[in-house]
Amino acid sequence: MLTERQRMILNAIVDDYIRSAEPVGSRSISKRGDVGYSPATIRNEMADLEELGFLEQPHTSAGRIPSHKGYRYYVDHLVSLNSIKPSEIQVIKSFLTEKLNAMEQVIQHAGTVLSQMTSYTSILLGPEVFNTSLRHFQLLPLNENRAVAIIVTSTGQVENKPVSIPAGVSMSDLEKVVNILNSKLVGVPLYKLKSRLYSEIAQEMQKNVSHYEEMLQLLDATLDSEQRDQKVFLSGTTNMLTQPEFKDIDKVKDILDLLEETPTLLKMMSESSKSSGIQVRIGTENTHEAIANCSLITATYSLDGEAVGTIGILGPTRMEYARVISILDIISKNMSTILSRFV
Amino acid sequence: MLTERQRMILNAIVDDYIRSAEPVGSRSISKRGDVGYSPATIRNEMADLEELGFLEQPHTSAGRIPSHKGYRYYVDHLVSLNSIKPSEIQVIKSFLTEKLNAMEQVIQHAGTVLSQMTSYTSILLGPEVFNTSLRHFQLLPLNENRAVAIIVTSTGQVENKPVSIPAGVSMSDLEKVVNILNSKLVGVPLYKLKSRLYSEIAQEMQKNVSHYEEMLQLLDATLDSEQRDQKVFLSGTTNMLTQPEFKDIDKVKDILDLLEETPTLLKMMSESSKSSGIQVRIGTENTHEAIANCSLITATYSLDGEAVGTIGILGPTRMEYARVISILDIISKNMSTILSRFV
DNA sequence: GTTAGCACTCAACTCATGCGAGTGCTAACG
DNA sequence: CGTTAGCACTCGCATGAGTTGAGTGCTAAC
Repeated sequence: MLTERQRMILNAIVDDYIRSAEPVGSRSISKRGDVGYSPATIRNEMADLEELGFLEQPHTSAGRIPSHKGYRYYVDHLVSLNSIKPSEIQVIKSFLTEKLNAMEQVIQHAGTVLSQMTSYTSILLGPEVFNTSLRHFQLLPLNENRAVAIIVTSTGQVENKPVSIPAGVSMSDLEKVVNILNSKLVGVPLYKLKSRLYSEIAQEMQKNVSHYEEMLQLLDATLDSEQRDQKVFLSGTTNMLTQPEFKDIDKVKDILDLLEETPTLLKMMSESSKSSGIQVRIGTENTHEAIANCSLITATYSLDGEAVGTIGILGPTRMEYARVISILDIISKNMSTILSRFV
Repeated sequence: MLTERQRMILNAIVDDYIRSAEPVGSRSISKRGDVGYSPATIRNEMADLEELGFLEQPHTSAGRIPSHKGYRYYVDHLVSLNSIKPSEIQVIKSFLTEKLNAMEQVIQHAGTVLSQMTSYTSILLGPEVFNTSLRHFQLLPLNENRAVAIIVTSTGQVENKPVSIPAGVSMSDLEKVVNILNSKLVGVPLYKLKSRLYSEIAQEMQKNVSHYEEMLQLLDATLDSEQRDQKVFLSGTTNMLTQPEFKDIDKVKDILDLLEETPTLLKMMSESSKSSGIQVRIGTENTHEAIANCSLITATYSLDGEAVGTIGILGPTRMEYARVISILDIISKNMSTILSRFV
């Protein structure tokens, strides 16, 4: 519904504002080579664009800045993604191809690369449990009352959880249980563990193990995949402090506080992970007030062709969308490739 | 070397400044009940204290603020530690007595309590390896090339490390090695593992295991206690942003950047862990420039009577020393008590 | 030794002023 | 009719002068 000229001008304004963080005036647009009109003409168009809701004016006699709607249009229709140099792609690849031999290492490393290349904050979610299965289970007694339950997944992740041993349970009971679980549950996807516990293991345990009830309860708690915490990796949080729009310490504090709340982050990130591909949530499209002036761009990485984790970049709404989207795309694809080695 | 009256006045100034963060004038000191002198007298003493280096003046016609030397004297001679209410002690105890069944949980929890009660940033170091011994060792192959090495310590900590399996090594080789290690090394302190590997295990392996050389190399890397990273737990980093002296975003960025550098933190914290008891490092006594306006107060917690870890509070030099020292003392002692359950 | 009094200092606040970047509108131009 | 030059107008911001007030240092008196 915008004319070609309006699109050109909107594009120029967004580009300029992303670079300078200052309201953009008609003169400076006119002086750019790519729009061959006088300031007056551009002023007319800018007035129209403001009326349509794509631009805002901080005050009369200041230039225009893009509104959220303006950014949205820019991202959806105008942004050109070829802005990233081949040499930079090479850098990313070389950083991620380094020999990294655990999933967590890969993810953490990807986060560092992301935040360093963009100068924004990166938020990465570890892989979800859907595609990983049990590789090994172990219950190691530490003393009479306490033990560590260890779960090793097919991707080489090790999770451990301290548990209390119910009174009266003997070492040999524990051993029996561990053997039963390993013989029956290895190879089972993690999220199915708990239901299998009841459908297959319970009977067997009832036959062979004393204190059946208590042990079952213990295992139930141990295998609970809800509690199995999806890890959140942050990198470059202090980059927020360098953005001119966050020179106000109170705003930045709200953002940093939000970043420390793992559950909130998890929710925020997984909201956007449902549909695949790259997602851009601009300003108030994010539900949290603290980041009303931020944009969150997310992508997913996959394992075996299925999206299992989310990586994202948080920055000001005035964000280098083209660059960030490109980098996010490259990194997510590279991660998928590298992680496939671990299956 | 200070007269009693000078000490009184210095004490009053430091107390006032800690509360208000504003330079303290002679009049306000005089009006406090505890110093029965007129502003003029106090001004004279203040001039002397400044000459002696205990006070500073931001500019003529402003009040005085304590110098680093002034804080130092305050901490060493003046601070009264009974400032903490019994009810608060009860709060701490109840928070730390909650059933926590892993060392890491205890430490993390203690950090949260510390930062919340003080409104500063807490930095806690996990226990050093000296006092913990091997509980169990395991090598779990994931596929032909890769495996996870799992080390469980006597305190219930689980560490894991991905390793590559040398070409040609068979599953049964791995099993043999694991058995040898478990039979010979369980109960050995972690820091001795590596030397024992060569003194006791090497021979045995040479007899029974093929690909002896490669396996030894693999184990050497796995058991390396240097690489075993001592974990750093941070809590309340954003509390820094609420301090009026750090309203300047650049200063605070340097501090937050420092807090993200785990190795630097480790070094910083362990410097002070050598001598036991509570240590206060004021301003430039800290070697890092970023925290030249901060004070770091540290204490150690112990296991079996021996200091194994450090807990600390980082805040502005204008810190509530009395309160922080008291709280740190209580929490470190409580941690020692609780952690003793895990040995 | 202590204190009242007073002149002095200096950051911080307020207010008027001018500047300049930028706009909106109108009229003229091709 | 779309485009543009010209001009009056707006308003944030920087500058500088004037004022205030908290606080000092010094001197002289108690």
